[in-house]
This record gives sequence, structure tokens and C-alpha cells, in this order.
Amino acid sequence: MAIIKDISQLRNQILCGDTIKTLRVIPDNSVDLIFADPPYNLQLRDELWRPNQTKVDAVNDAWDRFESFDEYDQFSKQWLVECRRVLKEDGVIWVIGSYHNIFRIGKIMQDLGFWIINDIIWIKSNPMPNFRGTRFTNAHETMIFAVKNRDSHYTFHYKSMKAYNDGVQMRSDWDIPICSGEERIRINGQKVHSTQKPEELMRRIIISTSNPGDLILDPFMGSGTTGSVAKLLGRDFIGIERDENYTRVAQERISKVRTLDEDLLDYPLEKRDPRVPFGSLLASGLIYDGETLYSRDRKFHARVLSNATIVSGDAAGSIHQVSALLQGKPNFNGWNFWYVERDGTMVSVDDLRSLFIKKNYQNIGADV
Amino acid sequence: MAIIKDISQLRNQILCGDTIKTLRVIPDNSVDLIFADPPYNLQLRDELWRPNQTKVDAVNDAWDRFESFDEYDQFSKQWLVECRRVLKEDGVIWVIGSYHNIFRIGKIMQDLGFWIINDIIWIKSNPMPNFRGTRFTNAHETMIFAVKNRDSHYTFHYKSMKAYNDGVQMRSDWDIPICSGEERIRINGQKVHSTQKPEELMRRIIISTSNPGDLILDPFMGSGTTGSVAKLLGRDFIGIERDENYTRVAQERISKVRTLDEDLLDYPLEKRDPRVPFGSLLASGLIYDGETLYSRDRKFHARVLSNATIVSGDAAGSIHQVSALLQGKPNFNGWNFWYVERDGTMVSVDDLRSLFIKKNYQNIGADV
DNA sequence: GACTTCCATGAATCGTTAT
DNA sequence: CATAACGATTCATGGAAGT
Repeated sequence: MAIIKDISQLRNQILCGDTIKTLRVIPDNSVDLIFADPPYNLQLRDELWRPNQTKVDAVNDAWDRFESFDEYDQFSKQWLVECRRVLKEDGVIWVIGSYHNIFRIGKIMQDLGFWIINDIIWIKSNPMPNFRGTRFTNAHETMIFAVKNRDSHYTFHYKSMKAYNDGVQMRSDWDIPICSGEERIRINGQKVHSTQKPEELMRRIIISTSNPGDLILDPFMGSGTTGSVAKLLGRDFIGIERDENYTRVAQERISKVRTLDEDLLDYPLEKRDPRVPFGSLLASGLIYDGETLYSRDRKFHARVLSNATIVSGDAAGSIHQVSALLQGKPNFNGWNFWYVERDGTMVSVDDLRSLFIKKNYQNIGADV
Repeated sequence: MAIIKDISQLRNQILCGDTIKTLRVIPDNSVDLIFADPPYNLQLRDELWRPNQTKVDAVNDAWDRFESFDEYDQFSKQWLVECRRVLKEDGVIWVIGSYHNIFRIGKIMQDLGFWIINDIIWIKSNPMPNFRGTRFTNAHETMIFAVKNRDSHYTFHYKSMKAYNDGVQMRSDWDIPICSGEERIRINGQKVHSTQKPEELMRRIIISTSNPGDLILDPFMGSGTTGSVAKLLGRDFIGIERDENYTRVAQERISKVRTLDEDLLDYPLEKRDPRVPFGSLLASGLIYDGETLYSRDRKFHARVLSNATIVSGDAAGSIHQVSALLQGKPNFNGWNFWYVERDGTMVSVDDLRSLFIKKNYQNIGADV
């Protein structure tokens, strides 16, 4: 099958078929974010029984069986090559796995040119215990967060994730319960998919590394968590799933999701202030020609010339250059260094810049 | 240099030299535990400055520089091959790394035949933050815990680690601060080694997967944390380190350590009950020839023959076989199924087994 | 001495835009 | 495309210094 020319005909669909063959239909450089939850190659040798002689319902599906590491590597390389091709230059990919497969996956990704930004550990607050007492409880899974090239300008909503994490930057260890209760899809009391991922995981991934309207690809769609959260958060998706039953379940699940209102998807926090030259403050009258700037501790001062350069003894130049020179540092952000006196108190020039933005622009989060 | 015949001449020494060449001197199948902290191949490009314009003292040691992934892979494979050769058949290996290298290391280990038991995440309570707001704080490192072959009978002190962890199974995520304060080795206020590991890590590793008197090998000894904790806990060590300065520091550090008294190193908790055949209870008079065994609910009963087999209707065999047959299960632990009557009350045959052990063995934790 | 404030620092793949 | 200018950006801890 040939590559489809217009990707929009695939938007918000689940394509039922072989992952690698189906990926080959998608055009180059066309998706913004990929989330992949490939088979883990678990290699359980025998059935696993709990101490009370009930059988553990483990991942033993045919899709998780491979003859050898080599066969698994071949398969992994093929779908990863296609993923790299369809990913935009500045796109992001996430792959989740466990110690059975993640080392092989990570090595292949590095070899293909993907550049790893983080490995994120999903710490399960309620993992399955180890029944035999033969090893440590396997209480986590590993996600690789990577970009297409070392110099990719990828989306990363740092401030959102920091706010999400109560004001300190989010770390590489994520504490999230496994998918259970209401969220877990069951038919006649039986779980439909053995490795359904929690929506909390997808929410963090989608919010941190994509924008509303972006196109998200999941080459192993399963029960449709990716599509479900993508739709909720106003992103488009393409899912690939080879099992017809899973496909049906996912389609029904996603159809029930309602996208959040736009005002809930637009984050003023992430908007950058427009660039304001220091001279604009002079022209607007917020700072006066010839007045004196002070450092916070009043140890340094400088005079403002009419061309918006400042002079302090032998040092002359932009507010940035002079503040760096005075401190003997290679560079410095002068906006955070200089103050002026207004009604007897010190006012930061950065606050005056915020005031300028507020007066002259609309809906920009200069006061956040 | 030829392989040394008697490993005892290497015990508790740090061999200063190239890792791979020195490993080749160690005999086959001679060490019980390996801990390896290889170079991470960080590939740092530029300097990094904190927001307050101080420079980050990064890892820029020559030992961490490799030309390419391929060169790093070659190096890794060589030392891992030697480690596998010198490891005893039932020995254990731990390797620590970060996303820069751990995927390559893990893949090579699997290819060489090592069998992964766990990947353990060292979660740092106080990692260095991300200064530029470009990614998630890199707040963990990954350790691979593996054995020589899939069917190795490795040491794992499950009960100790459970007790260590306040009575619940220890999980694969370990919360441990980075090495700082008193523990961090400094000379003239400068850290001696850029990547000194916390002793808490080594303590968990050594206690969980080795026994007192075992021989522990560290092919990248650095500042000597492995040797130091090994000596404290009554294990022998061999360290390899190519830097003479590190070697000297490690030797001095280890010389100051005093091994704990023997009674602090012997854990009755871990001693397994001796295997007691059901027939021993007959012979000792704790159970009588011909008496009746009951299931707890008295739904089932069986008669004890003089050859220690039991019979219940058509079912005949060991206490295990018959209990499984009666319940229609593939197998079952008969010790937990059968009861006898003593003075009008039901007594579990497992309690009689414990009684037998208490009478006939010393210092065994049958009552724990 | 008790308490507060300041400062240094740790395995880090750490930027974007205009000229 | 290289270079220069602009300007955005940190958390937990321990020890020193100050009150």
C-alpha cells in the first residue's frame, strides 16, 4: 500500500492492522507526538500461581511471544524506523517498557539517531507483589522520552509541569497507581486488555510534550488510552491496533469522551512575554532620560543615556552588558539587576517592563 | 599476564591497572558478587551555569570520554565478558548507570547470557535540578541486578530485605540521598571522585545478594565504597582501579573500616527450615500409624499408612498429592491442608513439623 | 548556646533570536 | 552559516557565618 498523501483522512481513526505495514502508509514528518507501548517480550516460562493456589492472570497473549532476542530486535527496529520517519523534525516520542525489553528498545533508539531527553520511571503505588520471595517487587516501568535529533526544538511545557507538581520542577520519577477500578475496562468482569495504562500517565505525557491541535500517533493502541486522553485534551490522534476486539473496544471508549472547552486547554502560563527593548521604557516615560539605576544593594549605580545605553564609571553598554561587567561575570540578565527609585522605594526595571507589557499588549501573562 | 591460580592472594586488594587487562588475571568462576559502576559516557557539550551564574562542576574526566557509541559498546562488552567468566555459576552481578549508557549495557548483558532478575531504581531524594527548564529533573539512576544463567541458584535474602523495609517486601524503587556531608571524601574541600556512591546503596546490595565470607569484585573501584562496605559486613573484596590517586584514597579509606562482630553478620531469620519428610513425624511418634488426617473443615479425611503415604477413597499418595487430588488442583502443599485431633482439638501437621524441628535442631528459626 | 541566614554544590547529554 | 546579543533559569542539604 502506498503512502497516503493527505494525513487528515487518518485523523482520529484507529487503523486495524499490522503495526509495521500500517505505519508505512503514513507520510514522512507528519505527527507531533508518538506514544508507543510495544509488546514487552515477557518470557514467563510457566504459569504463575499465588500462594493460595489461584492462578495469576499474566500477560501470556500471543502478541507478546517472540522466539528470540534477535527476532524481538528485528521487530522493534522496524517499527522504530517507521516512527522516526513519520515523526516531525521537532516531534517527540515516548516508549514504555520493563526490564525485559526496555534496554533493547533504548539501545535501538539511540542507534537510529533518536536523542534521549529523559528516562521517566513510572512508580506503581500498588504493584503486584512477588509471590515467591525470589526477587524485589517489580514496582515500576520505564519510559524513554526522546526526540528525533540532538538539535530538535521539541515542545516541553516546563512551567505547566512545574505547576502540576505543586511549584517545584517535575522529576523523572512519577508516582501513579496502576489502572484499576472505574477506569479499568472490563467485559463480564474480565479485564479487556492485560496492560491498560492509567490515564494519568497519558495526561502528563500529552500536556508536557504536545499542544492542542497536535497529532498524536499510537502504533500499539490497545484499549485506546492514548486516543481517549488525546481527545479529552483537544489533540488529534491516529491509532494502530492489529486486534479487532481491542479496536472495537477502543473506538467505543473514545466515542464517549468529550473534548474539554478551549479555555481549559489554553495555558497563559506557558506564553512568553513579548520582547521589549529597554529603550521602549524610555520612550513610554516609565524611565526618564538621565536618571540613575541602582543595583538592589545600592552598591552599583549607572546613568541612563538617551540612546538607552547606560554608563557606570568606565563601563558602558546595554543594561545587560554593564551589569555583567560590574559583577565580573561573562553575562547577566540586566532586567533582574537594575532598580529605580519611585516615591522613595526601589522598583525593579523588570516590574516596569511588566507594566509596559500590560499597557501595550492584551492577554499576555506578564503578571504570572 | 597469565591467570592467577590461587585467588586468595588477591583477596582484599585493590589492583591498580586497566580494568579489562586486570580482569583477565582472575580465575574462572571465582567471585560471588560483582558490583560495577562503569563510565556513563555522558557526552556533555558545553559548560552549564546555574541561574545565579556559578558554574556547574561537571563530570569531564578523561575516563568518561568515548569517541562513539560503538567504541563504548566494545569497551562494555569486553569487561562484561570477563565479569561473566570470573563470576561463579550461582553468582550475582549489579551494574549501575543512567539513560546515557544503561540501555546499551543492559542489551549487551542480555546478549551475553546474563539473566536479569530486577532493574532497581535509585531515586535520589536530592538530585541536582534542571537549571534551564528544558526537561524533567534527572532524579534517578538505574541498576541492573542479574545472574549468570537463567537457572542460576542465586543468593537472595528475601526475608532480610523485607525486615529492612519494615515488614513489607522491598520494592524495585529505592529512595536514597546522594552521597554528601561526612560520607563524601574531600581533600582540601574538593571532592576526590566525581561520582562517589552512597554506602546505603552498597549495604542493600551486599546484604541482599551475598553472604559473610563471600568474595565481591568491583572492576571500577573509584573511591572504594564497595570495598569499604564489604569489609564492614565481613565480606572479602577485590577492587580494580586504573587511577593511582583513587587507588590510594580507597586503600586508606578501607583501612579505617572495622568489620562488624560475627553475631551482627549472622541472620537466623534467613535460615530455612530443614526439610522434614512426613515419615519422620511417624517415626518420632508425633503422628501415629493408621490415624486419621482431616481437612480443616473436616470435609475430607485420609488414613496414614505405615510407609507415610495416605489414602482417601480412591486417592492415594503423599500428603501433597492426595490434598491436591481431593481439591482438583494440579498441586498443593499438604502441610497446610491436613490436621489431626489431639485432646479434642484440631492440630495442623505443619505445627507438628515445627515441633519436630524445635526438638531436633538448634538455632533454627522455625518459630519466626 | 540557640537560632537564623547565607552560601556552596551534586553523574547534566540544560536556549533562542537577530545580525 | 557563524557570531553576538538577549534573557530565562534551581532543589535539597549541609556547613559556615551571623544574630
